[in-house]
Amino acid sequence: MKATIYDVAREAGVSIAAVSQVINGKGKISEERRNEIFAVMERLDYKPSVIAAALTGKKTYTFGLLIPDISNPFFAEIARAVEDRGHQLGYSIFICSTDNNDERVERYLSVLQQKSVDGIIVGTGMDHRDMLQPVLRKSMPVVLVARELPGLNVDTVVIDDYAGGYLAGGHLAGLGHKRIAVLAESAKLVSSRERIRGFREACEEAGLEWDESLVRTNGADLVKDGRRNATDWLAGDNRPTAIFCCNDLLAIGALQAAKERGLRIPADLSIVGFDNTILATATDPPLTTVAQPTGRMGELAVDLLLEQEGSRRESPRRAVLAPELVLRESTAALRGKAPIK
Amino acid sequence: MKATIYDVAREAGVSIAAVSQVINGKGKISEERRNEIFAVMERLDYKPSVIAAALTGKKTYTFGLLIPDISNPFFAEIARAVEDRGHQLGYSIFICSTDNNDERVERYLSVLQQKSVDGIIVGTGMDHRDMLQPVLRKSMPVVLVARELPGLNVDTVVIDDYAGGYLAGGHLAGLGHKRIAVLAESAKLVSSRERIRGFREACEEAGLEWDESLVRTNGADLVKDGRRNATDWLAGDNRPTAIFCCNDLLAIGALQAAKERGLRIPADLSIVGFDNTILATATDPPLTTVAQPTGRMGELAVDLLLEQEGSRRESPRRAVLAPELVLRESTAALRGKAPIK
DNA sequence: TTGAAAGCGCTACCAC
DNA sequence: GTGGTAGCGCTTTCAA
Repeated sequence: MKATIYDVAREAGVSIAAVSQVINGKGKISEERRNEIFAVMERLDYKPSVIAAALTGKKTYTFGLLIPDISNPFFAEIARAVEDRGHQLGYSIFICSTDNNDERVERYLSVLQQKSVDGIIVGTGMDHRDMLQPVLRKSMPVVLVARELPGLNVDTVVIDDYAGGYLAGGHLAGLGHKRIAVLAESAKLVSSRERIRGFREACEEAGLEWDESLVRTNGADLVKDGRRNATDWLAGDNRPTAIFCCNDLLAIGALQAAKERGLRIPADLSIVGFDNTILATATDPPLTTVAQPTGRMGELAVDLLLEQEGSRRESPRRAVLAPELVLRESTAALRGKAPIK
Repeated sequence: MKATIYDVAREAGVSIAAVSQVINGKGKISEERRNEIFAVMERLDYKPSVIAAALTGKKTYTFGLLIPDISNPFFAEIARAVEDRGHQLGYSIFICSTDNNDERVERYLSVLQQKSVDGIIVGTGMDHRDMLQPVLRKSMPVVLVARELPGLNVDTVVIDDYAGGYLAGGHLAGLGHKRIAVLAESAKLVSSRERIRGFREACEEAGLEWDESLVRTNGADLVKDGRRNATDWLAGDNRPTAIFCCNDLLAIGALQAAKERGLRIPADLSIVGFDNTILATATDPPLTTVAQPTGRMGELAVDLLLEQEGSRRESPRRAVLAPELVLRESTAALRGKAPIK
């Protein structure tokens, strides 16, 4: 069976207190005894129980990552970044895919508390404000990543979605496009709204007229919905010459719709995605897309979480990272016209 | 602060033993008292500590998932399946991306033991046999998923890789292809070897000659390596007319190489992938690929793990699932020739 | 039916 | 330097 601290103490002929001190590098133990104890630990393949340590007031070195779906490439990347930073610092991550389902969110939140995690990183967000409130009250560290929940007093790390949309809009308008459609996720997400707002701003600055009928939100199956909506647009006679998609999944849908209608990308239709997931490199042509710095986001989220330990922060911190336009091959100047500048 | 069982007992005017019984639905407590206690728990937002319970010999309801990389779509899907089945049964999952790096494997294995997980699902595999041995000896439940470690006495759930390769080979040969190249992962993986073996068998049965120079293994950056190797082949004068890729990432590389050379898919070159990840639907054309039933695999892995609890199994179980060829648009009959049958 | 009390493995404080 | 010991929150006999 598993060796305990008692086994080690007995084998080494010392008290468990001595062993504990050695484990934690505290107190004063003679070099000799210390080495002896280490040797015994090694021999018994002894691993100190984090469980037992946690019970005495220490941390569990564990936290939970609440996201919509780990099999969504964007969140998988966030997860990887969180995991890596956590691992560096000695923490383990519980993965919690919620499907944005209230019941699952509730259950996971409850489980994470029962398991005494040291904090929770939340990348899922719609109307979960109320569910988060109780855990916040227990002064459990929480940080939001890639999603915002306005009105909640929590540390947050996001990108500047407005700027991301603006980047996309500037790019497309700069290429001479006039009729540009927008495929967004749920309108409930502030990130979606911000991206559209930035996009619109850039278009209007370029003198384009804003056509609300060219903006559509999409449901659960992003690629399918995106495809359907794009098909609608492309079938009309005054079809858009470019589509801005608020994430890469939607862009894939748009790509499929275009191909189905025999439209060439980017000659006949330009498409811009968002997130720069691995999918953007798999499409043909490779997708021009707005990148989120997932690595940095995950890292920051962990760091902010850990900073909260002990001292509850007075006012929450908000880290806003810059998005970046990644030019690939799904966008081009409007046929015949040279791009501006 | 967090409420404990003592708080509940005090509030309800009973002993902690009574509260404990209510929590676990054991013992005999009068209906009345029970409801009263439930009410207090609710009011205090009390969550029983899994940590403390675990210390008294109960389980932690937690297990670890060791995979190469959670941001690899295939493993993200496995993870999702494992998570879902676990969640159903009340378990939480630690995600552990190892990058197939010995040091990381070692550390994660150690951490998982310190955190007293109830079991470990291993989807990472190369030469980790020796590292697994000690944890097996401590009678920690372990099951392998999607990877095999021959010689290890462990439950395993895999697909029939040989059959998967055979499926791909039969498909391509049936389409009339004669010169078919193979892009594989590391030759150390038995899954790679098996896929190739099955593929070869199918080709030979179709009367094709096997050309070892048309088989290449690839390193860490699968899409880049795949692209490079494919480029090599496609540049030659006796270029292959089809490529079988042992996973979708490699297929993307091949797709890129083909496009770079101006080859049309599938008219000039047929490509078959493996895994049927979301990537296969994002490519253009969509990728014909051999699907692994990730949902079922994850589920089975969890179930086998849980079956191991308590009674150590005499002889390990091996679940072999059937792969399935998913026909999409990246394959076609050799130019001019009608497909056989 | 209910409660008192003995641990589970470990930490931390206090004596020696 | 070193060891004894009181908990941490909970489960589980065993008596009452």
